[in-house]
Amino acid sequence: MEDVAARAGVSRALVSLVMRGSPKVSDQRREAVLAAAEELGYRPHAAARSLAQRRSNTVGVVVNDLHNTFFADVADGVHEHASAHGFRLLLNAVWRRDEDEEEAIESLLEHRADAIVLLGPRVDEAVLVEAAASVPIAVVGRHLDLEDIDVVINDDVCGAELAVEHLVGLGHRDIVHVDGGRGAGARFRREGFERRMVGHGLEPRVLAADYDEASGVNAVAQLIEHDALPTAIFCANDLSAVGALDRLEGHGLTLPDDISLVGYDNTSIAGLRHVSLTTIHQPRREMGARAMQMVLERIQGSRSEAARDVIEPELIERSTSGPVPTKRVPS
Amino acid sequence: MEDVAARAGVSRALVSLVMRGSPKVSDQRREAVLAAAEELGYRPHAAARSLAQRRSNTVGVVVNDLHNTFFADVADGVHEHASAHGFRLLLNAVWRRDEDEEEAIESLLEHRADAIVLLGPRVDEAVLVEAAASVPIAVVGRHLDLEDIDVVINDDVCGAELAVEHLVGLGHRDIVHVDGGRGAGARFRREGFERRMVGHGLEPRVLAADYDEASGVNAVAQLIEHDALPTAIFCANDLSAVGALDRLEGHGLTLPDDISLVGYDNTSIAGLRHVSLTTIHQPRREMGARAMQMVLERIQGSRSEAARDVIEPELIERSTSGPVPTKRVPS
DNA sequence: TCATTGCGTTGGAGCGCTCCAATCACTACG
DNA sequence: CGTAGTGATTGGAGCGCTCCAACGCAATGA
Repeated sequence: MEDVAARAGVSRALVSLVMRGSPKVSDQRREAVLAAAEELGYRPHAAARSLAQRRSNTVGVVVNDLHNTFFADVADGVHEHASAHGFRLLLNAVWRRDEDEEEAIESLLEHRADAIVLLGPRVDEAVLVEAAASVPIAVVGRHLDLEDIDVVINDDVCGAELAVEHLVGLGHRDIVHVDGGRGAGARFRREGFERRMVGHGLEPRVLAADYDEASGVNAVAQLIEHDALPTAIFCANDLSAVGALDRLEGHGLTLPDDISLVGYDNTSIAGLRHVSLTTIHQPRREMGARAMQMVLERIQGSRSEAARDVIEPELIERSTSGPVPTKRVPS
Repeated sequence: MEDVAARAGVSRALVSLVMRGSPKVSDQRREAVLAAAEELGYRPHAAARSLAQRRSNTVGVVVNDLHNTFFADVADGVHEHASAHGFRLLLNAVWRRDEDEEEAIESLLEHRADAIVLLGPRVDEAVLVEAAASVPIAVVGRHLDLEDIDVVINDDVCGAELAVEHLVGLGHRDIVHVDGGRGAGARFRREGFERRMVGHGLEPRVLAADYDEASGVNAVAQLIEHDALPTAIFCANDLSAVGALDRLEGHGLTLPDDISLVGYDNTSIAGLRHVSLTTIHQPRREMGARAMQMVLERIQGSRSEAARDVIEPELIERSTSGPVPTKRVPS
């Protein structure tokens, strides 16, 4: 910087102003500085800048599972909104262990990120609360009710209700829910399912399972074994729905003629023609953008109470759901 | 830091040593410092550290497409190897435009990343060369031959040959390759296909396509239309294979009885039971780890010539490939 | 006894930048 | 003509840390 200043015949402070694009620099000097910087291959030093500026213009993002395209999409939204406001992202992907997540948060704090956005964190609430003491924090995809922590969630209850409504509208009355165990939001999806079924005077059958493919396979296998196949199945997520789909077809059933199937999340898999799963969509990018917006407000100090954004999901009708069969295929 | 030093009754320099885990500190002092730090909630300032230290202990990673689980896996490998060696990752996901990629690289340079690993970059070679002048650079998944740039690639030619060998071994002689257009490595996959087919004295039929689902659908549709279905299809990637699969089944064919299908990449989709695609696997995590290892060697100065690592792919046999049908189903 | 070694410790300079108050050049006004 | 006002420019302090040369102190050997 010193060199650039010398070469351009100005002071270091002026170079600093130019590099930050300040308006109060004469065009003449600005050009001289830019030219000198170019010739010398000068590149501002981000660490020095954030040290002097006492802010990093950086938002930390902790992604619980990079392989989950759901979070990749959300991260996408965060990124977009962040860069639109001049913030850079410090992405911290994490796998497996909770302690990795704690470590990731700690590291972001050491980097003095101006805010932290967590996608589907599993870490202990206490850790979040402690971190929130020193920096604005927003969480996506985990139902949390903590002071000082902003939250963006999907209305899982509503999503499940949409699924039930859709199926009931098609004439189904015997519907089984393959639940998501301890998975994020699974509890609420089950709740929504049960509530809506009862609301229609129907019996809510629920099968314990998990958020993976094998769960779907097992659940259906179990139904077949007990000769208890319903006319429609609502799986807690797309992955288990794909498992269910496989097992159903393996049993010789055709969808949606013999049985209907609805998933949750609208992952890219659901959209494959070969799968073409009716499912519940969450506006992922938008959720990311909202989370970013929340911490932005905190950074700018325009809000100090915790915010909680509940996003409305949407049903995407594809080809695994249809009218209830008039004559049941023997199972 | 000042405060911690005062509270522990030592100098700032000593606190610095403790925070960096230096061995040359008496246990007594160390404990006093750690206690003081704990009580005061002291957290070292990463930016200040890297400024003073003149190295960031950070490796920048530019992921071309976060949604591509392929790269997510590679990033995983990079991460693992990096943290095993005390490096942190600065992940920079990029979407769509080339200029985003340039910007990401520039930003990493400003952050003085100690090295940069690029996953499937599309950016102009000149940009890479220029960046390589100031920091070690490794590239994964792009066939590049530049001085000062390390490269990890999958042996696409070999992968394609594996596919051909597999199919020929099953008795197939009429095989069509649905190619990957301008996609990464597609040229080599086609090359491997052609070479091996010719080697077996067979005619290599190739259909121009791309790395997406629609391409696979279209390619097969075209074959059906011209009544030119082969006994086996080798798609340039899994996504187009899934498209092909859909269209084939839509045409009433059963796999692998009527026709065989092989993909490339072994993405998670290929592993779904409902898909169960025979495909070519690349050791993604390992590729990431290797790339990290390469820049590590550069950082440590133990190597100065460009390295080029060609990884051997592997065939994963699932249920879309089988013996050539004895009697062809009318198409 | 004194020089020697070596470990643990310390003060101070400096990393590259931004911020602030002060200064400067210049115009506008009474 | 002096003075206030305006906008561009500058020097210097300081951000929080690490590095280095130097120091204190006990143990060692002559």
